Amino acid sequence: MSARDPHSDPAESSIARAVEVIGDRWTVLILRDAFRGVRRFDELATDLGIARNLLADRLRRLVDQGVLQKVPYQERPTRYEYRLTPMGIDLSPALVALMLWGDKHRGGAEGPPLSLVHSTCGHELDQVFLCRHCGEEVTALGIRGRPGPGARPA
Amino acid sequence: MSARDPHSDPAESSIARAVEVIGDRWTVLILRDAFRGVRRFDELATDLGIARNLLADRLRRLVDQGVLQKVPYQERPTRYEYRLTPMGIDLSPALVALMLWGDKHRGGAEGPPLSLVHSTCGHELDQVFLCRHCGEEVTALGIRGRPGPGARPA
DNA sequence: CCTATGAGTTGTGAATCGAAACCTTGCGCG
DNA sequence: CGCGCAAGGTTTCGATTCACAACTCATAGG
Repeated sequence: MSARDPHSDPAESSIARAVEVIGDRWTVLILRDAFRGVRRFDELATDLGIARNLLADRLRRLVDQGVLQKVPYQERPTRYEYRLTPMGIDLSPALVALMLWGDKHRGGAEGPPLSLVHSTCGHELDQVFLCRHCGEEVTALGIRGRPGPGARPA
Repeated sequence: MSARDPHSDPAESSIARAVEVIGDRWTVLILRDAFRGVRRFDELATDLGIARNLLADRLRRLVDQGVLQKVPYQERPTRYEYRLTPMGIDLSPALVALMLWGDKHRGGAEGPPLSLVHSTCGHELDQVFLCRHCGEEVTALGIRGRPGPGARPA
């Protein structure tokens, strides 16, 4: 189930490692719901329209991977809900990036269904790349990749 | 092939629409390679270790969806390579977010295999949320969602 | 002619998905 | 007690996809 891919030197790409976690249509949607506050099994099942066996499987994996955790929300009978761990919350930039891309390139004419605002002032937020050295924003074309400390031996 | 999901009101989520494009393990890796400059069929096939029929299928979809385009790189015989369209380039924040998450939560002790730098100054870049009104950076916990113009009728 | 290269297509068994039915624990109720 | 219900799964099984290998096609080079 693991160690399936001898190609595409995994050290070369943290994206490959991230994809092992969220490289699945349902997983992304489950996480989206987790951010929206949908956390219970049945809520997720009906909201997503996912088969229950798949939902169980995906939740199990996400818990195993440390992205979600089971938290009891009642006793007798004990029932759990699935909450994002800090590691899960760290996926928010990725989810947001997908949302913004969907807004821009797959959105209707009416505008985005959801907009992200600064909780303290209520104004809209942008997701940007920042060069702290220059103190400026950088667009996609101003980005360059360079080998980091954990780069390939090849 | 389309219109498969009556649940999870698609208007509620551009993430769902984005996932129809990139909600697949291979698709994400193909795009990563496209950003890295790997653009030819055989290069992709051997670099990723993907089955050739799947690669052909994924490339076809990405082209149909306008994320990649076929560009001839030689004649006689005419051969094409797959390049990112502007729409495809707009996926970079999502790919970067995944990479940074992978670096942080799935990385080895040696540090990230790839680091992103500002092409003009060579210093490292951060991906952040910015409130232009307050002029400050906002963390994940300072983000709130609110219904946008295209929100659900429910 | 023979071989090689690049870009796919085809065929086939194995793995995964999806829908629906079933199971379990523990109420609340008559 | 016996019944029905709710939440959270598990089981079953046919339909779909995946993965791997082999094959095709066009053209170039020796």
